[in-house]
This record gives sequence, C-alpha cells and structure tokens, in this order.
Amino acid sequence: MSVSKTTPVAWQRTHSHGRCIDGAIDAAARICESRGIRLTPLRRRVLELVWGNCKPVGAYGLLDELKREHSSAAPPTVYRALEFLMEQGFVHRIQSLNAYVGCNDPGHSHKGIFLICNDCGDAVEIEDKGVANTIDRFASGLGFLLASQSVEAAGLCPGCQEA
Amino acid sequence: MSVSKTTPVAWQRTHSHGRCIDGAIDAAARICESRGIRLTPLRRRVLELVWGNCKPVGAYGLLDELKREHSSAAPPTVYRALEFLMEQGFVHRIQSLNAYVGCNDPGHSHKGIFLICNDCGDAVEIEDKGVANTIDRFASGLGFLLASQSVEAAGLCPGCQEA
DNA sequence: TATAGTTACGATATAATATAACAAAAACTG
DNA sequence: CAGTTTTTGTTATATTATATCGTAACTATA
Repeated sequence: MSVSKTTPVAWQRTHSHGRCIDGAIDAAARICESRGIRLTPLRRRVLELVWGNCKPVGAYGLLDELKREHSSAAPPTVYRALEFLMEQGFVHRIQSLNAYVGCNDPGHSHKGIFLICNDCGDAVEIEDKGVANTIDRFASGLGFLLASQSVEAAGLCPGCQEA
Repeated sequence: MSVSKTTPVAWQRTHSHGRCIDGAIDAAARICESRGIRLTPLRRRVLELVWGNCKPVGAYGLLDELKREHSSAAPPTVYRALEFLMEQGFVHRIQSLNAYVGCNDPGHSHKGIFLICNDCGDAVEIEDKGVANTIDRFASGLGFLLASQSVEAAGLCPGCQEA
C-alpha cells in the first residue's frame, strides 16, 4: 500500500498547494511534448484550475472560474479540455461525484483507488496494484477484455469524524 | 471468485429472465416484511422494471416505462423509488453509466464488482471479498471510516469482442 | 510561403440526469 | 377516530453533459 507522495493525503495536508500545481503542470507539459500533442493555453489553464481546487471540482465549477478570465468559455470548452486531460491521464474523473481531480502521478498508467470524504468532499488517490490485479484476473477469467476501471470508496476522513 | 448464480453472467445467458424477476421481487418482499418497511406497489413495480431490463437502465428509461401504466409518474416518482430500493440493497447504481440494476443477492451486505461492456451495455456483478477487504484495510490504515464502495470495470464482453 | 489537411476552439442549442418544495392522499398508531 | 408519519402527486428548476456547425489556428509538405 502506498499513499501518493506527490499529493499528500489531503486531510493530513499542511503544505501550501502551489508547488503541487506547478509540478503537475510541468509534468503534463513534458509528457505532451514527448507525445507530440498540444497542451494548449486553454488545456493548461483548465488543468491549473483542477489543481487549484484542493478537492474534486465539477465541470461547471471549473467553467465559472474559467469564465472570469476567458469570457468565451462555455460548457464544451471545459468538457473538451477535461476530455483531453483525462485521455492523457492528467486528470481523473470521480464517478460518484461527477467531479474531477488532478492525477498526481501521470505518465504511467496506474489504477488508483479514491477515498472520498462524504463530509468535506475531499478525495485522496491511493495507488494499489493488488486491487487492479484482482480485477484483471476476474476479467480475464471470464474472457472479458478490460479497458478501464474505477474504484471509489466513500466515508468519513479522520478530521471529519471528530466534528 | 464467484460470479453470481442467481443472475448468470449476462453474456452467457441462455435462460428466460422471468424467473429471476419473480425471485428478486419475492426476496425483496420478504426482506421488507422482516424489516417492517413497505414495498409499496409503486416501489415493487419499479423494482420489476429494473429487473425487466436485462441491462442497466437509466432513471428516465424507467420513467418512460412507468408512465405507460401510471400516468402520474414524474422524475421524483422514479428517483424516490430508486432511492428506497438502493437503501434496502435491492438495486445497485452503476456510477459510470448513471444507471441502475437489480441486485441479485440482496439481504446481506456485499461489495460487488461490476464488469460493464462498453459495446452492448450489459453489466455483470461479481462477488469478491478480496477487493472489498483490501479497500477496508487501506481505509482503516488511514483512519478513514468507510461507508460505501464502488468498483466498476469497463471493457468488452466475450460476445462483443467477436463482433 | 502557399496550401491542403488536421486539430482546436467559438457559439448556440438542447439533451440527459437529478433535486427542491409544497400539497394531497394514504397508511399507520394510539 | 384523531393525530401522526409516510408516501405519492405536482410543478418547477438545478445540474451535468453533448450535438452541431462554423471558424480559426496549427502542421506538414512541397
């Protein structure tokens, strides 16, 4: 088991978030360059906004932020950017929240587990090969060709249990 | 690993579905009685409709069906029934599809895994304690109080791989 | 540096999913 | 039966996501 180090567990977070954002953007830029694809200003900005929120954020939340500086922004603007960012693995979608979070370890495929606090709304991504491998085995045992997987758990984070 | 027997793997399904529905309704009725809660005609009917579709079905799909026989049905009608059915564990929500399926093993809490075919849209629930236990361990290791979990994998079922 | 091909973005409309709020009816409880 | 709780009816609206089509920007190749 390993909780991601690049984005410490949110409810243990004591650092300022700025460096995380910068690092994530830089990493994305490098990956795009190596893949020959374009991290356009718009896509970069949406990625920054995703990271700027410390919690999973909805598409329309991002849209509101984006509109302040980019008056032409409309729903497709955000959804296209998110689609791109998810395809490239820079952003994950939290299915149970209809919300998006930055991936703290882009560049290599990893099947994360999300722990989502029902109270504060924060989500933490955990890396684990065990769960992913188990699912892989189930799938291949049934002749099912796996394309993606989503593992989400909800409950109360330590901080919110006290309150 | 065990694929549920009460609802055989969909892409291996050769039986008529009627008995599954009846069995699921009967089981739900018995559970409701034992819990002292009401499986009203409306709730029962929605549960039947969920089962009547062999695949995950959206709330508005259910609503269309329900309207045919129940002209006063509106979105809240269906959503309330689904909420009840999910609380009682008779129905699961497939987060990645915004759709609902009958639970083939209600009555005792079980953390299922869903394999979802991106082509035919069918979903199969698999029971597995391993994945659930792994997630439990992660959570308690972090002091996270787990309330629910959702494990969904998408890909191509055997039948749809050929086509 | 033209120019054809591709990719990305703008702009509008609408689809699909879900909930709020309050009134009316039905079912339970003493 | 009267009071209470639960369920359903009804209307309106919120939230999330896509379709479509036109325009602009970038890319590659000559």
